[in-house]
Amino acid sequence: MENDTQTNIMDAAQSLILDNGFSGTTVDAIIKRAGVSKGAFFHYFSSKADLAHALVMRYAEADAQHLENNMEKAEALSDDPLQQMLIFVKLFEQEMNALSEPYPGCLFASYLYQSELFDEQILEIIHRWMLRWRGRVKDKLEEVADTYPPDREVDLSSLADMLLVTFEGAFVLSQSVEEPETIARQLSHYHSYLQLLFNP
Amino acid sequence: MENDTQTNIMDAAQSLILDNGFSGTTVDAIIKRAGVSKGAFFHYFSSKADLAHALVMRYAEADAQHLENNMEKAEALSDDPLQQMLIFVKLFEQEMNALSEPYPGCLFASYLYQSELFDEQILEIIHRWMLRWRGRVKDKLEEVADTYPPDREVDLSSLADMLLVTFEGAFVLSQSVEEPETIARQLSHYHSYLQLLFNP
DNA sequence: TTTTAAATACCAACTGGTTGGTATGTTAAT
DNA sequence: ATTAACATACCAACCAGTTGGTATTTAAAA
Repeated sequence: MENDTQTNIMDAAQSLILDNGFSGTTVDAIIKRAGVSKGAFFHYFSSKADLAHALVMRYAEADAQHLENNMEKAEALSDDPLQQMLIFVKLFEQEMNALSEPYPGCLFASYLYQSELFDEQILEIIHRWMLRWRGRVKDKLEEVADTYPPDREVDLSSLADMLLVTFEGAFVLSQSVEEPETIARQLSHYHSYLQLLFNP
Repeated sequence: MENDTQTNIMDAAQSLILDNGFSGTTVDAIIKRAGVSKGAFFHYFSSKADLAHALVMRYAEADAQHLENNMEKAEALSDDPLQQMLIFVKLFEQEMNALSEPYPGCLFASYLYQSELFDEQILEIIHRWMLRWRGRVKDKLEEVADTYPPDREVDLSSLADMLLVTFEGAFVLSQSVEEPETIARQLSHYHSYLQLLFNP
């Protein structure tokens, strides 16, 4: 165990922020959920904003890892770019299908809905995270388009964005419609769209 | 002018809430932006929560009207269900292309990112709003599927949801990527997907 | 190996500014 | 003269952050 208490505080804070937003989450609520004192909180974080910063860093790192893992998994399972891309999407689809209530949300989206409250540094991290997604997916889509030139013209940047859009939009929807398959079904439409675009 | 001050307060509150979230928006900030006194605020709204309720009602009503307008416009321009549906999407696409910074957001989404803070009544209104979208779009998609039976099996409920998902996801993305066409481009992909699904 | 000094990891009472909300007006129309 | 439409001064609860402490671990000196 490296630093149990700190991680404990961050976990408690993240789940509260996903439910109530950043400014809807008080430090008192965080320490209560984490079962630590106020002294402990301000021992590890110099301010509430500092916590926000630490959370965004951790989330970005974990997500980048996740993205890379799934891409490598997909590339190991096929040599064909289109198949790789389709498997890549299917992996997320399966993950989303596997999890149960409560439905997940995106920490970054919950930050962006309070964007005025955060400094440029945090917004910059979120921005780079988006560009990383777009870049990684777009690279793969370019391979696909080279191998299977589509009939109609396709803007690969926005097609890459569409995967993130699908996630974020489905997260919002799943907050209100109580159907566990919601997110996976939306990913499945993205999957179908890619097939229709690039298949003969 | 029916009730200038009240509308003024609601407009100020809505734009602040879209930027900072509900709990990130103080009553003092609202009355400052609206240029009214605290007495005026609590004359028209019994509490901050009451304001939230009024906002959600107004937003739901305006959006329902908007949805109906675009559907009727589309139905007036063609007799073919697929064309109607494609025009319907194109109308939103044009609207999104027409507007300039700052990019819009969805009041309901900003509420859902603070969902724990709101009572069941407000959440219920948001839920009904989603079901209305799904219902209205799904009805049209059923006409389309009857006229042009698709090759593959298509789940029309989630395909209807996909339009809302596209909006909500694109709103999130547009908060961080500074490209005005982002939202319209995503809608354009939905447009293409429908064409590919239902065209011979 | 024991003693000692210093840093770390907490705790819980407290503080001062902020917040949603109220009390007590004033003004103008009906 | 009553009511609607505000304005201003104020309050109590709440909030992020501070203070002054203690227990425990680490490190180095004796």
